[in-house]
Amino acid sequence: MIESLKENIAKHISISNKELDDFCRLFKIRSVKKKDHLLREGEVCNFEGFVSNGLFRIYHVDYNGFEQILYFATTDWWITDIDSFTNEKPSMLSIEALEDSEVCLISKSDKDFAYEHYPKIERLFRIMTQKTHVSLQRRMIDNLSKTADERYLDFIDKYPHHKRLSNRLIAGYLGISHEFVSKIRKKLSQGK
Amino acid sequence: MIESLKENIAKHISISNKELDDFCRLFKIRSVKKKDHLLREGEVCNFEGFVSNGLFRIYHVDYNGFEQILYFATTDWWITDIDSFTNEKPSMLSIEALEDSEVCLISKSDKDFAYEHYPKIERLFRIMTQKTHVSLQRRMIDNLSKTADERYLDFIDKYPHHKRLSNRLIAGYLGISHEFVSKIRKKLSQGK
DNA sequence: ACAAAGCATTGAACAAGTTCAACAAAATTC
DNA sequence: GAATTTTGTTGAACTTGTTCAATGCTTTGT
Repeated sequence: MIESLKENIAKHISISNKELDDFCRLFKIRSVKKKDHLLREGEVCNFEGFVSNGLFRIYHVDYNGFEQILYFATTDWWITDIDSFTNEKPSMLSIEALEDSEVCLISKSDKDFAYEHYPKIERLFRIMTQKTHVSLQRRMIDNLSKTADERYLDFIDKYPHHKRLSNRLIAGYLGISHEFVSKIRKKLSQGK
Repeated sequence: MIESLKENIAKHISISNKELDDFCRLFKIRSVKKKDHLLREGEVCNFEGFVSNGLFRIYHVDYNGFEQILYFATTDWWITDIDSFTNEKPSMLSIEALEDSEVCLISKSDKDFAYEHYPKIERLFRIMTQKTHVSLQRRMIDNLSKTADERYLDFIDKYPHHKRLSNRLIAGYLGISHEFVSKIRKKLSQGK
């Protein structure tokens, strides 16, 4: 639904209805089945997307074959590999639907067109990039200073959608083994 | 020196000399003595800065009293707490000079003025924020998947300025104890 | 040049997290 | 709805990194 995209944009910047309509017309809606990939490592990411419904994981497979999850994108989040998208180079990341989902996608040329014609849009993306930057910074600090137990609790606390995620996915996000997630849960459910 | 600021900006965007001059006139030069703080946790960060000479650490003191170093900013880097600066709220971060240094500083109102009058500047900061975002993302993945030894080697490898840093500072960046840095060094110098 | 403070190194005991293997419980598939 | 695959749980042995304490080495300030 394009409506939720409009709402999301209006939350970040002030923009006229006309401009908002024009910009949103550049997006194409796409349904993605559970387990389908929007992007695979090695491909060039040719879209920036807004999740109008569903759930995705953005992840990287490390040299040991472990899947490190950078973040989960649920309804109302944006997804892309900025590096690959803006510099048109092969992606280190993959994006997979964890549930049947729907996204609004914009191509690089259409986004560049928007940057040239609607200065507000340049601001929109500056602000959004800043926000994700701030939260990444905070996560970086937390990862450096907190134990796995604390990070697990923080995660559960901060992301209501954790209930839709398996232990293995949570482990991939926290950077620990799934067995250890299991042990943390046990410890918490017992003596707390 | 304002010249190095101009060069740095020209590296990121194409901009007329006139606009570049006008924008750079908004900066004030400031010398900072070794061990002086440009920003202390709890203060609102009222500047964005470009390091024209010297070396800084940007860090956070965690709830155990440990200093987590987010990054080092040497000559040609930008420094600020974006969150505090843009949202005018108390900072979680501190910024300290590790050597006698010189920075070019711009205030929030002057930067907002620039955003309104020079659209190129909005682009400059979008691009810079994107770049730091990409490198933070990569560091996040590395921290999740690599051991301390590997991260130490990566760091030494990637940052030529590591020679100006004590073990304790490197430890603060890698998120490990300074004793362990010492042990890693020993291991590397011996059997490799 | 000296004292004081901070920095680096090392070892021993400990804590946090991994790995492997075995089994139970859900969820998918045909 | 039975069979197959994926997910979760638990224990034992192991690896990685921490903590604390002792010692010597550099800086720094005066």
